[in-house]
Amino acid sequence: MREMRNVQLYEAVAREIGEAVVSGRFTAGSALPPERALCEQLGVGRSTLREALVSLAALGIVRMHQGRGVFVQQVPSALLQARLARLDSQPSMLDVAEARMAIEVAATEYAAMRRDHRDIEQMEEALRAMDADIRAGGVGGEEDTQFHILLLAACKNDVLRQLGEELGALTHRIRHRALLVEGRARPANEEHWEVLDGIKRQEPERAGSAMRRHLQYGIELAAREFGETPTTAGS
Amino acid sequence: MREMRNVQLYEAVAREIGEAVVSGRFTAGSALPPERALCEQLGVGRSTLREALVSLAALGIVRMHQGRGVFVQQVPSALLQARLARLDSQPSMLDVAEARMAIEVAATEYAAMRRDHRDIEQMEEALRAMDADIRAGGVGGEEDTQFHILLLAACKNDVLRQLGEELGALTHRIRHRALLVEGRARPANEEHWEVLDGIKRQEPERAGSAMRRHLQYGIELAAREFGETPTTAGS
DNA sequence: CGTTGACAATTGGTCTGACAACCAGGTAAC
DNA sequence: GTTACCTGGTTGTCAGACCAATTGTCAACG
Repeated sequence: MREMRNVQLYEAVAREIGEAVVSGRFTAGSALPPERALCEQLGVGRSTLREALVSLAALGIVRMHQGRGVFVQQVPSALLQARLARLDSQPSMLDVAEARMAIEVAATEYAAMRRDHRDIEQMEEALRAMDADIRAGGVGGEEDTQFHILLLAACKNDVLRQLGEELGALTHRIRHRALLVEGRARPANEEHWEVLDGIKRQEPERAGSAMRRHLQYGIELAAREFGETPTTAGS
Repeated sequence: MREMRNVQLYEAVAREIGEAVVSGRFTAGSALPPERALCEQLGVGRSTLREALVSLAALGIVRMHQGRGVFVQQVPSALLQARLARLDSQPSMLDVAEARMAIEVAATEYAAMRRDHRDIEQMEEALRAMDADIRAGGVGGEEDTQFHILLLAACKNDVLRQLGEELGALTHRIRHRALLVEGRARPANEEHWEVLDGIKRQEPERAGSAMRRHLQYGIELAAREFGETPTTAGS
C-alpha cells in the first residue's frame, strides 16, 4: 500500500524550487525568474507560487525584495537539508531542562565577570526575600524566578538572557514542584547564595559549578517525572 | 536619521499571529479562527493572511489542515522565540557567538555520553571530507557546518540541536570568515578531530573543553569584528 | 559634459471574488 | 443499527486587477 500522502500543491512547489536550489540550477546570490514567469513554467497560479516562495523565505532559503526580485540566499546545503526536515518531533521536558542548564551555567560564568554593583544588590535582595518567604512557611517560588531572571540580566548577553527566560518559563512547573518537595526550598536557596557568592567574588568557575549543582536537581526530577513519556506528538 | 524599515505586510501579520501564540492568546493544540474571520479581524486580504500562515507553518509554529482549520503546534515557546527571531532584526553577533558556545559545549558533553556508532561514522566522514577539501585548496566550509550539525544530532537532545542549528546559522558568516583567515582552516579541523576523539572515547570533559577552545576563536573574531558596531543589520 | 528630474517598464505586494477539495456532523433511507 | 447522502464550514487554488517599490531611460537643464 502506498502512503498516498495528501500533499498540498504549494508544498510541492516549495520542495521543487528548494531542490532546484540545492542542485545548483539556481545559483546562490542570483535572482529567480519573475513570479509570473515561474507560474507559467510550473503551471500553477500566482497565489500558490507565492505561498511556496514565502515559506522558503521563512526558512531563509530565498529572500524577496519588492521591485527587484526573489534572490537565492547562500545557505550551506547541509543546513538546508536540516531545515527542510524540520517538521518532526516535540522536545521532552528533560531536553528543555538540560538546555536550560547549559544556558544558565554560561550566563552565571559571564555574570561573574560582568556584573555591576546594582546586579549584586538586586540579587541579594531577591534571595533575602526568598529566605523570608521560606521562614514564613512559603516555598519562595516568585523570588526563585526573580533571582534567575536577575542573574540572566547580569550576564549582559541578550541572547542568553532571552533563551534563559524562555526555557525557565517552560520548566516552571518542574521547579515549583521541586520547591514543594520536603526540605528542598531551603537547600535550593542556600545553593543560590553560593552562586551569588561566586559571582560577587568574580570567580566564574566557582559560580558556574554551583549553578550546575543547583540545576542538576531539576534535571533529575524531569528524568524521573517525564522519563520516557511517549510525548504524544498530537494529531 | 530614522531607520524607516520597509517591512512587508505579510511579515507583520506573521509576527502578530506568532506573538499572539507566544503570549498564550491562542492555546497550543487548538485551532485559529477561520481565515476569513482573521482577515476581517486584521484588516488584510486573504492572500496576505495565507502568506503569513504559510510562513508560520514553514517554521513549524502552526499546522494547516484542509477542510479543518489552522492549528497551533504544541512547540515549546523557547524554540518559537528562536524561530521568530528570524523575522525580527538580528541581535549582537558577539552575544550569539557566546550563546552558541554554551549550547555546543553542552551538546558535545552529552554527545560524548550518548553517541552511537553511526554518529561517529558520519562525523569522521565529514572531517575526512573537510581534510580533503583543505588539501584541495578549499576552506571546508560546508563540511565544517556538516560536522557541527552531526554533533548536535549526536547529543540526542532536540532542544539543544535546534537551538544550536539556529545559532549556528546566525554565525555562519563569521565562521566562514574565520576559515578564510590564513592558516585557520587546518587548525580548525585539527580541533574538530580532538573533539571527536573525546566523544569517541566517551570523555565528556575532554571533548567539551576541546570544543570550547575551538569556538573561542569565533567569539574573539566576533568581538574584534563586531565589537561595538551598531549592527546596522545591513541589507 | 555631467547632473537632475520626470517617466515608463519591470517586479514583487495586496486585494477581491470565485470555485474546487475536503472534512465533520446531521439526516434520511435502508 | 447501519449506511448513504446532504449540507454547511473550512482550507486550497485560481484568475485578474491594481498598488508599491525599484530600476533604467532619456530629455531638459546647468
